[in-house]
Amino acid sequence: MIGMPTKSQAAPNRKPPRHPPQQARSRRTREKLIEAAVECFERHGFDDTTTAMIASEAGVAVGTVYNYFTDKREIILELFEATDREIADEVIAQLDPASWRGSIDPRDRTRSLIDVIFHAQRLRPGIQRILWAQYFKDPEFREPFEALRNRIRVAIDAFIVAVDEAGLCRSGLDREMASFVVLNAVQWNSSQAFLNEDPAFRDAAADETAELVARYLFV
Amino acid sequence: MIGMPTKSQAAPNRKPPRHPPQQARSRRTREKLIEAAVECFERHGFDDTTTAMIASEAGVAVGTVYNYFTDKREIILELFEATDREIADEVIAQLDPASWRGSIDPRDRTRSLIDVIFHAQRLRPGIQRILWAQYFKDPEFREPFEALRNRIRVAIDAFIVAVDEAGLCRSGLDREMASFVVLNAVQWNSSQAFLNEDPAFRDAAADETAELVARYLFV
Amino acid sequence: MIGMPTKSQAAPNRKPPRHPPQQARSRRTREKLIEAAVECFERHGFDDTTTAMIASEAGVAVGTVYNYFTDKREIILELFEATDREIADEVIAQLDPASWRGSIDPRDRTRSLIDVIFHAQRLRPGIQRILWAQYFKDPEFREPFEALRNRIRVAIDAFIVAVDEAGLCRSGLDREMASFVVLNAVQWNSSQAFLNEDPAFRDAAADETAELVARYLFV
Amino acid sequence: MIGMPTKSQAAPNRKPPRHPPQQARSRRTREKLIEAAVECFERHGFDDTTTAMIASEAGVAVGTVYNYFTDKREIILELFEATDREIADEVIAQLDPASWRGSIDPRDRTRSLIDVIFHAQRLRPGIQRILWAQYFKDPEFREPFEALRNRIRVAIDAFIVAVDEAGLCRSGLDREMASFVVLNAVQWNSSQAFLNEDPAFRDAAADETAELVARYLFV
DNA sequence: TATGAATGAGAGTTCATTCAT
DNA sequence: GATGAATGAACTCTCATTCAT
Repeated sequence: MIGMPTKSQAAPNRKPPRHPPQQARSRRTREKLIEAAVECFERHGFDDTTTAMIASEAGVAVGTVYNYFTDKREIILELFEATDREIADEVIAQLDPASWRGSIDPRDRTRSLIDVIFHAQRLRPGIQRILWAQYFKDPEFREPFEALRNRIRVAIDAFIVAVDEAGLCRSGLDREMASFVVLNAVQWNSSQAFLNEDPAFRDAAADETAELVARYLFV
Repeated sequence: MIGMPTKSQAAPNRKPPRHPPQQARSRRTREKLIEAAVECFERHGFDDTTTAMIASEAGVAVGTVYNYFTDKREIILELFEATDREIADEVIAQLDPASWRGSIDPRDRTRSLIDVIFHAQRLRPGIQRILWAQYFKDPEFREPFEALRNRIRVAIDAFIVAVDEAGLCRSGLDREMASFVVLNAVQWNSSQAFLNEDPAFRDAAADETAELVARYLFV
Repeated sequence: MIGMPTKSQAAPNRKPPRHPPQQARSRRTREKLIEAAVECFERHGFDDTTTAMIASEAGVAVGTVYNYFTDKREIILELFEATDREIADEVIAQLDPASWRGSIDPRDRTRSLIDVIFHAQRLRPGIQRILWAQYFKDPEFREPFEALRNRIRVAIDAFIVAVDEAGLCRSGLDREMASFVVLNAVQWNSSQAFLNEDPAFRDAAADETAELVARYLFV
Repeated sequence: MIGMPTKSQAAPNRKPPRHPPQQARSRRTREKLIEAAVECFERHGFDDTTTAMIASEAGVAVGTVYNYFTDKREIILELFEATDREIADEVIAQLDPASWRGSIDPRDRTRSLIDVIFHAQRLRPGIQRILWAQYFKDPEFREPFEALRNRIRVAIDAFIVAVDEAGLCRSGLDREMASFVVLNAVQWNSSQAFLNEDPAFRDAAADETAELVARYLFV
């Protein structure tokens, strides 16, 4: 049994388990295809990327693409899900009160939240643009996008509740809307900040966004 | 400016405005085409709208579309310019300190700003989506878009300067970033609020956004 | 008004009047396409004829094919309808008792029936094979085929009734089934006879088929 | 024929029947594949059945299909041969004068002929259609098909000869064409009768077809 | 100017077949 | 023998754009 340590942790079981990746080669090809797709999308955008490009970039035949994905759109959906599950997990972990050791200063936590959301943008910035374009264009894309937003919003809400219970919220805060407003402010500031290449600008934007949120939430 | 007779002779191919009624019909056709395009874009999105659809919706032949626009993209560019000039003018007018009569209370002004940006969303919400999608997708589209954003940002900045000079800003405000952060917060909150059909929700979102901005800017 | 004699007899008005053939060029192109399709189908069969082949044979671009037909199948359907309306009209005219002048000898009439059905096969024999193949393969094709068969069957039935009323039928004839049985015997004998290239064979087959039917129907 | 020991050494690559059980499994797989193919062809037709479907229906991998058949067409050829050998054997056995015991009444024999051909239709009616379609479409398919038809025709001819020698044929019968005409009449009447689900209709059609043939052949 | 038939490059997608394991 | 991932030629169909009328 020595040498099969990864096996038991496998089986993530995506919706239709299209390919129970029995074979290592298969798994490898799928990864190559995703990587190739990312590369192509970043270079040409979604619409101007052809399946032939992706195949050639991955070093396989066109038909192979269709052994792994039903169509081009499924690739970008998968890409979105992979990218954003990662983001959401990180964000939500940061916001979880259970994870707060030592420092309970909500300003620190807020700063962490902003950092983690801003930080998430740094992953494949080219892809973020593609994903936003798709969000605005493709109604079917909107749904998983909103689902992600909602997960984050709920986490923000829980965070605010925790802060409030610690008596640190300003009085008169409309908790119902607060998470909505904060989420939007952070989401769009981070997106726009990362359309600017300058790291200093990005940092300054993160600082100010933190300030914006903190002044809104706390005493 | 009096009498420019030679000019029209110098450019012989420049439609001599011989028949104003024809010009009027021409303008009318152009408008019909734009309206038809809006209709189609809202229904099917930009990419899935064919020039044939637009022509048919406008009640003209395909060829006619190309008598008025060099290509499909020009239509949406024109659309963007029309839509957003409208928005920008309104927003900027509201923010101009010169327009403030009586009430100089910056909280009122902030609320006006938020209102006017939220209000802009109600214009052809389907088209806003299309424009955003185009913004993220088409590099050539980015430029005029950024230009617009920048006009608004500059106006916000001027507004903050005016407020600051009146001694009403909180100390330590990074004026450089403030307009960026505020613009983003307001822009995205209004966009997202208008994906919700409920007017009460939209109002509440506007209120909270105003609160967010006011707490950030003022003492 | 001189020189437009055909116009008033036009407008056959097919189901969706896809192309009210306003322009002569348009009508001409459509004809070219049909002819080209026949040519290609005869040479390569239906499935192995590509739309590109048809276009090239017709001397037009691929896209043009799709200006006139929604897809390849519509071409063969149209072809079937054109071919077989022609056949049916001829057959039914022959069988109509109202058309009998002078000779009322049912044997002559039967012979006419067989002749006209056999004769119909001589139109584009290559196409007949294609149509039969399609009949067996494509359920949607079966329907118009059966409709044609039924028109002929009804005509045969009327013919038998007329013969019967003239007291020329043999006694004990099951008129219910007779038209079915006769139709099948004639249809398949003519089809199979025309898979043989030899005209003499075809004639002999026609003779014997007439004999078969006459002995079955008459005293 | 005694002792051919060297032969098996001479053809070393010819699977030495070492393991009868494996051969049995092999035969079983082949049968599974044929059955699966029949199933698929009936459901989707020949062209729309993919080798992948057949493999999956048979519960084997695609590659396995190619271990048993050189290509897709070979499957249907084999199917044709199996189906129609069955039919032909039955038909020909019935028509063989040597099999006539007792009753030599040709009307009974005719009825047997019709019955046996009609009866053959009940075998996999879906497949019959597929085979006919292939017959009209694929020239290579035509040959074995014609061969079968010819075997039956020859048998019918022999039957007529026997009847004639017994002095029971009507005078003036063109024996050359008679078998052709009778074969077609029976073949197509049975095919069409079986497109109707009603057993009573089928029986009536068989009766009338028998009448048709009997009146044609006999005094 | 308006028309709408014609264009044709090029996209997405399929699937019979191969072959390394 | 069995497997199933990989192949890639080939097909259908689309649609922005042109241009003769």
